[in-house]
Amino acid sequence: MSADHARDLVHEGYDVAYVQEKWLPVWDEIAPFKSGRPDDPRPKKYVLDMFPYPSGDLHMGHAEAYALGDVIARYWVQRGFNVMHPMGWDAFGLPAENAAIKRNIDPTIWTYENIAVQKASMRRYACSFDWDRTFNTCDPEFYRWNQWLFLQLFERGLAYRKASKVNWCPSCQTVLANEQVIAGLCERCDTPVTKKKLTQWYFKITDYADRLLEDMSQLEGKWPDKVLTMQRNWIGRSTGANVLFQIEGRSEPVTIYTTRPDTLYGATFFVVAADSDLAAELAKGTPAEAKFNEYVEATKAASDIDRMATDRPKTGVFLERYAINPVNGEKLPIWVSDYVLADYGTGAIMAVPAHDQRDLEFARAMDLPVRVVVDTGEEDPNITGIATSGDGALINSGSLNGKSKGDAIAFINAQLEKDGLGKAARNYRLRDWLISRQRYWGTPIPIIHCPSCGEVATPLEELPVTLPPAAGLDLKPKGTSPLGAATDWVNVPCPKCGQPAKRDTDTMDTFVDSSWYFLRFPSSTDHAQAFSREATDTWLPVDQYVGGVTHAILHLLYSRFFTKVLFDMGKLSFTEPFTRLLNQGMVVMEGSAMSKSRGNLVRLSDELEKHGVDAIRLSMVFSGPPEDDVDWADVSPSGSVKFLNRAWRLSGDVSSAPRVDFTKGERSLRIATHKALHDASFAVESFRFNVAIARVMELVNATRKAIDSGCGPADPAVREATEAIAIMLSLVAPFTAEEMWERLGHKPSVALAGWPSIDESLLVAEAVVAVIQINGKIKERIEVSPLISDADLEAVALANPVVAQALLGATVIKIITRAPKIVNIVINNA
RNA sequence: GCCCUCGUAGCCCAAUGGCAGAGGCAGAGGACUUAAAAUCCUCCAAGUGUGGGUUCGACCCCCACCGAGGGCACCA
Repeated sequence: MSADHARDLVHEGYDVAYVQEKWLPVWDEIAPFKSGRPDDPRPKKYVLDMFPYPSGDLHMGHAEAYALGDVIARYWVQRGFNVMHPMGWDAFGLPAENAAIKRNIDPTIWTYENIAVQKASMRRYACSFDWDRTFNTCDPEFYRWNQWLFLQLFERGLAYRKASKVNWCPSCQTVLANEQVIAGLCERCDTPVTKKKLTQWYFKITDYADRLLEDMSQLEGKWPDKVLTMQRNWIGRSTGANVLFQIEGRSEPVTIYTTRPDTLYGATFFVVAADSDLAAELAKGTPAEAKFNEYVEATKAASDIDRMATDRPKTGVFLERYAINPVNGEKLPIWVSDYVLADYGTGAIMAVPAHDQRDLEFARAMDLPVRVVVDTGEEDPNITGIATSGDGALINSGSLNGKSKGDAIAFINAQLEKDGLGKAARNYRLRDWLISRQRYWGTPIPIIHCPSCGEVATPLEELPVTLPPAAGLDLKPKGTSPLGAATDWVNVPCPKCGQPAKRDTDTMDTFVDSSWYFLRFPSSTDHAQAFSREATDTWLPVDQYVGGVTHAILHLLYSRFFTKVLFDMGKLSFTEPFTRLLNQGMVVMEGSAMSKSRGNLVRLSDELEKHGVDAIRLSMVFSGPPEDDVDWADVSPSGSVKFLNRAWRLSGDVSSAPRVDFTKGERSLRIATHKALHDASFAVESFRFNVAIARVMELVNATRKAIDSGCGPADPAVREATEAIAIMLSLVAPFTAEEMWERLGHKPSVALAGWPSIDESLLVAEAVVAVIQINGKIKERIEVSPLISDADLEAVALANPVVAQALLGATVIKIITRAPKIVNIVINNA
């Protein structure tokens, strides 16, 4: 470093690159964030960031998320907690596999290389992770327990195989999860997704629908409302009744589900989902069969995109058969249509066109009768074309006449149950979770298919069923799992009868991995079990979870489901895995997502190079509330650099010795320091990190002023303030804070300095300004003691000359006093 | 169409129902400097999307509307 350069640094601030390199090895040595010491007496806290896919180096989104999680973890360390803040990799899955195919290398090598890159970047980004607990979901040692879990569910009937229509991308030649279908298109190649009937593995999450819904009361106020609402929508519970309808010429009745059993007398026709088995059966042998087949073909050709158009005209075919309305014996014509879904309810409905908009549209298209049975006071749907759904007295409804909607539902449900014609029922939008994937890079499903024994669990002692080497397998998607070609791997004797059998060749959805990974961190070195009861009871549930809202439904719902299953198995003592949840926003550029095609991609490595780690972390955290998007066009990393230098310079100005008696310091700066500490603590605990930083900025300004034109650099209060600044800054700008701490004469690490205790007596000001209002308008400000009583404050206010003047000739109606802040005098001016 | 969240200086954002401004960005002026950069100081601006209501008092609570973002969407 030249002499000129060194002199410049004295003015400009510290050498960011040098300081970053200086502290990393020191921190490696001190390891301030280890949580595994058995004799650690500190109370425990589990702070968890959602783990990443290793699909490349870290990007701006990671930088934001991990900066936020770090503030929380580092804060609780400073507050004296034994914080476990672990990190690992969600390393299986399509992104990794596709990248590996594109580059023609083994996904194993590609994945572990990326993990190494990301891990090194996290270290340089000064993430406070406890690296002793790390693991990757593609480690056989991890997915072994994935397979164990699968078998636990299989034993309990919660994992099962069924044939069903699944999302299929004809271009990628693979099934897609629901979340990979965006507006009817494949998320990767934008090809319209079709349906294909395949036999696949499912987890029976629907068994837990009610508990997933009801246990949300534990999360109220601790998770974002938005996420809870989204989960409620997704589960989609509705209440109504199942009702049996006899079908002419069929011995068995058909069950329908309705949310409006009160409108049974208003049913004028019956509709069966076109793609259901029931429709095919009912159509068979009727004169309408040919037309029916034609219709089903046409429906199949229509893609999901067409189906999703809400204003699409209703279509259907009359089967020339009839259902019998159980309440009045009326013959209802049976139609098939694609507006009834085969996989919701029973795939068949009673149509009440007067009180259901979709039924009304169908009735009008097919010229079917409309009968009003609830007098809601609205106009006749026959005329308006708008179905009525409000409450009112029932009409045209036999014994229900005159009753309200609610009474009628209760009455008819009881009636149906008594007559064996139906009963109250619930339905859910939530479907069982399809976990099979016809891809290579995932956890092999530990089932062996035997011609005579059927589906046989792989014996536990044979786990893990490891993936066969990728070399020699064609990983390109072709509709069946690449594992099928690994003949040596596939062909095994049946564990039950010893006859030749075959392994299941599908792999599991990677959401299985992430549904319980948080249970593994406390037991990550335990090779005898997925997680130990002792470690889990010590650390879980997760006190604070941090991640993007993109996982609002799937990952979080699945994790809640697994937790409940494991609770039922007696493996866990809690039913909700994440006590508190913070959703961070995204990092965007000029209002829209950053993308290569738009050319507005901001590279994290460039930003770090330009401004340094601390300034980027600070910019992320200071930009606004954490759940808001960070618009990189709106933030000023160079402003952050300026502020950090400003704070750093204070540490060079302090001229008192370490461990000086702070109580002898200048009082007004001490008040500012303790108020900043108090306010920053409160702000951090309520996730208002931007506000916490604003408080630190204020304190930096106050300290600067004290040094330059106040008590001077030797006053103990200046040291107290600067040390408090270093400690508060350590949450977000660890390099700057450590450098300050050293210049203040302390040994590293500032991360373990401990949050200064707050002197409450300094938080109570000696005098405060009270406001005197007349009719809500401010008339005067007076200085009073913060301890003044209501009566005294009122007396002082009335004695004030300005106030007395204003009150001349007016009648005082009322005086509201809130000591020591405000007096409001309500007058009636003539 | 239904549900959720949000509208405060030019911009990002603060304000337990009690003085609308904490902090930052941008801008203006000044000090220092031969000059510039850096630094330090000072200043600037909105009456809270619109219209009602509750209240002694509303950015805050309630209703309606406008606008932005997000979620769900033929779920019987």
